[in-house]
Amino acid sequence: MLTQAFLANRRGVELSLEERQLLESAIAEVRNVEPRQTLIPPRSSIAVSTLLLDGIVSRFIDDHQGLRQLVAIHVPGEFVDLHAYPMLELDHGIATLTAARVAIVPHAALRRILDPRPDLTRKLWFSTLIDAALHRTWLFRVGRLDAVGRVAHFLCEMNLRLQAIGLSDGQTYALALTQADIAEICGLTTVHTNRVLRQLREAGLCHVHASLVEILDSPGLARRGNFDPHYLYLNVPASGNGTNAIDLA
Amino acid sequence: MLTQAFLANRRGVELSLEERQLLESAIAEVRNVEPRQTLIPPRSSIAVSTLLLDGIVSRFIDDHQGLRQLVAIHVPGEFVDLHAYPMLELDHGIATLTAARVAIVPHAALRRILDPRPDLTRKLWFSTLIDAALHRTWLFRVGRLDAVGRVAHFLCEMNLRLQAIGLSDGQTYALALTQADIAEICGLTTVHTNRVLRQLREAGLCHVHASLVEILDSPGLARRGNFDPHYLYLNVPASGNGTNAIDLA
DNA sequence: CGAACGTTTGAGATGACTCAAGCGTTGTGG
DNA sequence: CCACAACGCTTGAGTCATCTCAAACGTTCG
Repeated sequence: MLTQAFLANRRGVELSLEERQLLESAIAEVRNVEPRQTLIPPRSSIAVSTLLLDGIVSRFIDDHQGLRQLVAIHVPGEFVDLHAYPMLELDHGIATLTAARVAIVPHAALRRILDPRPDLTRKLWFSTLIDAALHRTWLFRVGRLDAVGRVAHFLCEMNLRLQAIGLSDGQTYALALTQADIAEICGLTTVHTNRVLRQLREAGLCHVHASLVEILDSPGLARRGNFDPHYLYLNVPASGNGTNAIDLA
Repeated sequence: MLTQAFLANRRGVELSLEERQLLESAIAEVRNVEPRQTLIPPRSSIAVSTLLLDGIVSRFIDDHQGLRQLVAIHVPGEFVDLHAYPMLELDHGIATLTAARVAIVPHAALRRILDPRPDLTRKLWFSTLIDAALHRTWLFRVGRLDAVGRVAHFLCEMNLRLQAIGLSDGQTYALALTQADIAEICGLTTVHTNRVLRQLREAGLCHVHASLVEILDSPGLARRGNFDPHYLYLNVPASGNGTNAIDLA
């Protein structure tokens, strides 16, 4: 089922089987995309949204010298640009980081299934607001944390997000990103990101090597990154492995 | 009319008179709030949302040492925490910066008027997504701009947002924020914010004194802050005064 | 084998921070 | 009406985190 991972494990919204089938009926096409492709250039108006089935996709804003800030990344099961449905036009660009598989959902079809269903509408609305919550936390991250904290925080976030869809066991996960990608996420330079990863390794907190992330000290990493999983709106947010580190402060 | 400024001048969404009346019918109460009050503490679940009628309100995330990052600020006419309607629970806190007047809208009433009206629902959805677009741009700001650029960018944003509701003439506006507030917005320290404001003054770009902002060189300020107003989704985004500075890069 | 790409390391520059003190304004109570 | 406390703004000196520029190294893939 293509929508299986959509809103999986999210607090307070449970999609019924019927709602999932309805959503799937709105899918016009499934498409494979190469890594490092721009799916939607900045400022474009589009009539479809894409549900990410596999791979990692980024949303970005470039400055006028081409320096890029990633403002979000998406993992499988997430609606990448559902924002465009009410907004008609996007203020940012969307690009694949890895190879990806996406389901195309035309807004007309979305409208057809959502108009008679306020409950389902509210659930999709909710899913776009999770993105907003992520934005806020990313803002906190780059605004208030130092370089080591930012990377630590990001690695904690990815661990939980991937765990929610079965792509992390809570300790180890494949993060198909380069150090340059992490730099664009955390508002750092590539060089400094490399040094930060070494510091995390030497501190015994985690080990990142060739896109494999191994978390050695989960509570320590969470503490270093000031990480509080509440904003992810996951069920059982800090599932037993001690990632709920904030409360001891 | 209490909802007069709501979604004023926003591209693509025009509220009909009837829709405004319907919205007003959902208002349970109008309340005055003192400056520097916490309206909603972080992580609380609430059953009402608040439409801001007057004043400035912030949304914030604190780290575990109490350092605060503002993740949004709201000007009159905006729905401060409509996010809580689909989300049930907020991941951040809300506090007044200035004295404020707010209209309280219970979620039950909102549900009653929105359920039969997919179009109006989509417009409110849109209004929460503007917040998300702001978040993204703030993320770009703190992630990719230097201190002077961040403050310049912020002052450009406030100029346009206040202009859209008639609180700026495009050159001069009252910004009832302290330098400490601006610091918490831009991810800087108070001391450095002070120095940055002096630099902007000495560069002849703008003059900030006792919460009065006077923009002396609008295109220059926009250029320095890498400011592109597209993300505000305003009609006539760069209204004739040369704020559309990005294209010359 | 060589090109392309990602990672690693070094040395030096600099932007922003910290700590500290002084100044100006406002509001309040003696 | 003055004195003083509270608050916000301003400035200085020294430190530190991160950036810039540069080069080398390892891997993958054609």
